Amino acid sequence: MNSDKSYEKKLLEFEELCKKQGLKMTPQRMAIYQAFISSNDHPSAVQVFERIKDRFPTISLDTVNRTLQTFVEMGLGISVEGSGEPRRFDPNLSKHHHFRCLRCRKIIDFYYSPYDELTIPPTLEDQVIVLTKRVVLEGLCEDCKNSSRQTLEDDQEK
Amino acid sequence: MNSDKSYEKKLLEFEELCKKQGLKMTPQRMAIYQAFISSNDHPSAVQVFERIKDRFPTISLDTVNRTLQTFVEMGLGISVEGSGEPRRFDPNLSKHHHFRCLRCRKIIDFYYSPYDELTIPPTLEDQVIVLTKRVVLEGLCEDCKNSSRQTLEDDQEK
DNA sequence: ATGTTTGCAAATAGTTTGCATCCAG
DNA sequence: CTGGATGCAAACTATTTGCAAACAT
Repeated sequence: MNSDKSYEKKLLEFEELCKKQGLKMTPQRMAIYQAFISSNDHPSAVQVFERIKDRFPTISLDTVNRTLQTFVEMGLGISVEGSGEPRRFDPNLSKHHHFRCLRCRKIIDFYYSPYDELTIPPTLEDQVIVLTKRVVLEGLCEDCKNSSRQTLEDDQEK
Repeated sequence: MNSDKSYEKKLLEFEELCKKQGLKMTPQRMAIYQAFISSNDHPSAVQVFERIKDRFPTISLDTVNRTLQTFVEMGLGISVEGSGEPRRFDPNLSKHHHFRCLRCRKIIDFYYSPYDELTIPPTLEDQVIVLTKRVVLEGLCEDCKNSSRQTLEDDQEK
């Protein structure tokens, strides 16, 4: 999709998007964005911070944290595992998959045989050892979808 | 599979398994196991702790934490999202999936169109709103599988 | 008896919040 | 100028570690 946009073009689009969303363009924000899109290792806030602070010694980890969150809200990145949330455990040992509510964090088990029969991509299978595979669906659970119709950020009713 | 074993039978099997693995049967361990297998909400250690401490006021959260980890190692439960690990971010906006190394925590992006076309289970689709779907493969990455052939726990070489 | 397990305390780590200052628009 | 952004400090949460006491075997 847009993964092969040139670096320069991405920076320009970033500036535009900030403007469009009423967000200010600060040197910190730009530095974080540059470090972020140059990462292919799914960095944590701390890792982004480490990469920036040589060039930008005054930057604080908070700013990096807040800015990365802002990027996710802007649609410039996604949040992947780990989630930053407490570890949770599941005593269900049978083959199953999870739906996770993005608002209330509830996890719903479900069973769906088509998901059990997923093949491992051949190119990956040559490189690594796959021990577990599961499908994770995320969204709004029954309660949360009924308790509000707004988007996740637009959460003033609850 | 074994999800419909009776409660009593599970407790007996638990005692056997502990014995077989040389683990002692303590009241705490049994109480935690009971609370654990009675949970269908993918509890965190704190949640299990809350459920136990009425009946078992002297139990400590550490014990719950350690014991749940032991259960995962024994194969009596799995660790699900959240992972307890720091939040990580991904600037890759194109459709892709993740392989995650259980040892070094590295996440590898991969592209595999069969995974992109997964259908949502109809029963689930009636209940919830699905916003994202992804396949998570976990195992050992190229480096880690080469650096040792033992199981994950049996890690003395590295 | 002996070695694991537990409970406590402290250390560590990540994240969030409040607030005064700063700066982009 | 003004509101959003930043940096710092503190609060908070989750987790881990060290160690002495307790207990299962």
